[in-house]
Amino acid sequence: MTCRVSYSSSSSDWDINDSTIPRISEFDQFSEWADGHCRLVYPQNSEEAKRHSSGWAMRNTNNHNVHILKKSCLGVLVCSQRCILPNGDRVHLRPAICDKARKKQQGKPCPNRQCSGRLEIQTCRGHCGYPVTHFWRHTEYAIFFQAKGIHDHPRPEAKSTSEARRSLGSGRRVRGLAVLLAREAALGNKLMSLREPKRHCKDINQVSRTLNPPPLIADLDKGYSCSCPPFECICTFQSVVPVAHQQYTPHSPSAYQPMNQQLDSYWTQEPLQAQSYPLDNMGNINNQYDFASVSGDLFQPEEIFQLDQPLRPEYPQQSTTDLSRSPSTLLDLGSGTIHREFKSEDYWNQSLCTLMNDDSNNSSCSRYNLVSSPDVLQPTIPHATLTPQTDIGYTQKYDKLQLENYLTDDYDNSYKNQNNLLNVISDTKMFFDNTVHNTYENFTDARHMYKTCNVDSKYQDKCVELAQFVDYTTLYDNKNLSTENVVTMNELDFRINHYIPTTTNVHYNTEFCNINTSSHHTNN
DNA sequence: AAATGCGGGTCCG
DNA sequence: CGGACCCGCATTT
Repeated sequence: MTCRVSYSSSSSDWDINDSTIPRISEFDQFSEWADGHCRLVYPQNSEEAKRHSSGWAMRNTNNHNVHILKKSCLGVLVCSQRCILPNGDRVHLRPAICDKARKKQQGKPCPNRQCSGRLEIQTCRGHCGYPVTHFWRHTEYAIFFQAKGIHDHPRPEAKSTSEARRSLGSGRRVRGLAVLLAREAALGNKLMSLREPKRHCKDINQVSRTLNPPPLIADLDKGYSCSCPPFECICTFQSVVPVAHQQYTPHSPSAYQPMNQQLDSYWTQEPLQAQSYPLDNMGNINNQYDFASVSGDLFQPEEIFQLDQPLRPEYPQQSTTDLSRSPSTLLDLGSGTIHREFKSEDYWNQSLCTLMNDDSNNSSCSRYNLVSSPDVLQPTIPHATLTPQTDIGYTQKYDKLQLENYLTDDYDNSYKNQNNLLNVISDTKMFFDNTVHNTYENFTDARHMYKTCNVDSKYQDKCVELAQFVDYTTLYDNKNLSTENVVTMNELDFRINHYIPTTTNVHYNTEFCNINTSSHHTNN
């Protein structure tokens, strides 16, 4: 089986393996978390591009082509018990690139000091069951980047953080680093790590975004046979998994943002109660508090608490490391509370206002309650009404007509715009995720959604596509659920679809797994 | 010590 | 043959 990439873009069409690549003078902004099948063009003086850096843990892969640097994703380091940090977050540390160092990481005790789990690698299988790959190619005029696959795992901690942790090994005990470590201790996500048997893929002619768990063909001890990532394949087993027992992993690239901050404890000043909270057999989270530990050979969880002073929130506070792209968390050693830094607040005010106001609508940030504290912003899926169902779940009610109206919009445009907005959406999600402590697995099930809505099967892809929006539903806090704060997804989606990024060199493509197709790209 | 890049080599489909 | 991956080596951080 070979995964084939078919490019949908017509302008500036190029492939990293082309013998000649067009000269492109319009450059993209560096994308630290490039995800999905995309191509980017960076200027030659881009330091990050020159370093071939990425937020993902990418290791060099020999493709026997000196002209193209290939890297493959190492996944993320998670707790073997998938223990749950305070608000449903999970451990997701950065795997070392160095094989030796990575081996040392594995098997280490979970940074959750109350968890008996061990750190293990959750491998990336986002490209037809294989790790997502990045390609870098330098030309006379630019640096070309191409990614293949969609990460099926949460983001690892920021590179800067793991570097900071490493530097602790030198014996330094720097408060700023402790802050970083505390922050990383809070990292995690709520996504299920699903292990489903492989099935073969069906050829499809357009993108199919499913919410089914990615097949794991790399499991050596399991006879998996299918590796269709959500964007690329439709696997036959989709229909045989009882909905009630499915634990969907959101496969929208936007669905794997770090849900890693512990805002609640800060904003509510709830005390921490260290504990380990594995999932129950329904995938629900026994959500309690704990976070105050980190991993690493050189810095044991207990050491955090040996610092002489509690770390109080000081806004804004910035460590010596670049945290601008990732929200930071401060650990108050006195109360055991995680405090979130809001360095990106200005960005949020700006970008969200831009997003929401980009059309002629009279919407404003205020309608989203986008003020100086992050306890706001509650968009919903199309005309969906959310009602608290359990402590961690909601029922969903949809207006079928409205939903189908949405779904009958032009597919291509919808998809294109959706991809163009991935960063915006994901950032938005990140923001939202900081405000709640509910799990959201139940809300990423687009298939369940369209089944619930009894939507025609021809709209299923689009329904699934909506998963990224459904994710927002989890951003509701039971306590804060109130209709006056609800912004319908129609509004948000309208704005999304009218938001045209200024950088246009991003080319997302459809991809599908192809049985009996041998259309290898050559690297030479 | 780890990250990074290179390249020889093997395995598999 | 292409892709994934292992390994050792050299250099850089």
